[in-house]
Amino acid sequence: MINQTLRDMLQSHGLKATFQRLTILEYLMTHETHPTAEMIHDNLPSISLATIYNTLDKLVDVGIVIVIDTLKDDKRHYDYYGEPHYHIINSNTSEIIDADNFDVTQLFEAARQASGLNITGFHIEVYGVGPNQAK
Amino acid sequence: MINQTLRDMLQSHGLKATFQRLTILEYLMTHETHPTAEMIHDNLPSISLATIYNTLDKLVDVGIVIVIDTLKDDKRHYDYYGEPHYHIINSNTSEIIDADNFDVTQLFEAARQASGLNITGFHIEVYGVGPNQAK
DNA sequence: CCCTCTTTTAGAATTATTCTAATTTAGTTA
DNA sequence: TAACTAAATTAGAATAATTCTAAAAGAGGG
Ligand SMILES: [Mn+2]
Ligand SMILES: [Mn+2]
Ligand SMILES: [Zn+2]
Ligand SMILES: [Zn+2]
Repeated sequence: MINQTLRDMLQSHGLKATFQRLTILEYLMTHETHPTAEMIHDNLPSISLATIYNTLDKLVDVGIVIVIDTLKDDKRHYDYYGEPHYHIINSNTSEIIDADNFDVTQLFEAARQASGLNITGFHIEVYGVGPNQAK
Repeated sequence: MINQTLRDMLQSHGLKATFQRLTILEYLMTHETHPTAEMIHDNLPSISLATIYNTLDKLVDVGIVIVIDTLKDDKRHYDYYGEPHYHIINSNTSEIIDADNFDVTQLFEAARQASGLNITGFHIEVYGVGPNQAK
């Protein structure tokens, strides 16, 4: 049994705790990178690429994982979403940096006021360049 | 001459003021929708799809236009970026709502502190659902 | 241990986007 | 205005990320 906590995490969202899901989720939780489906598949070659995509879709649906569209390539990057955080993308290197030093409370309240919707989530990507580097 | 202001806007960013660029830019400025390349092409059929893509890429490069990845479809949506603003996406309808009632100053400062980078831009997408509607 | 619904899978299909290479054009210069 | 040239446009082909299909396997409940 890979990990009872992961098993519970999946089942509490109504997902069966398959070997593939446990493996992919553990991979995302233990790696600082923000891999694409293909990168995950390269590291977990025994799991079919179709299952990598299916699993990521499910994990995103229930909110355990988020998608990052960097605009730096045309691939989706995935990220275990333990605690709310946002992403800073280095336009020179395409590196994706995690950051959590920003309170989204005001943003949620502003969005609720502007739209009248019940806010369920957010994506923030901030782009930057290294000192003395062109955009 | 379509509009001298648009012409200046392009030339000030080092872009030649072609008929196609002026037309596409005007289209984005005068439509509240957040169209895909294909939607723009449907409305401006005399401009080739390749040029639509090329032009949007250039306009995004210089910051006049931004890309919105809604996660609701697998197409990029484009938006004239006159004033800084963010997007609220209705998960039920996939509608994209413009909002500017949020000051990004603190976000920029937080991102600078977290990364050491010079911040050049940002994307914020907030997701929400209508009252009494499931996610 | 069954049963049933869900999940996995290989491979094919789709399609948004990119590429190519030939033609046209914007903006500059004389 | 005419000539020049680097940049832009274009049709169509190519690419490749993602989705689909339908058959086999597995998870979890009873
Ligand atoms: Mn985004
Ligand atoms: Mn694609
Ligand atoms: Zn992250
Ligand atoms: Zn907008």
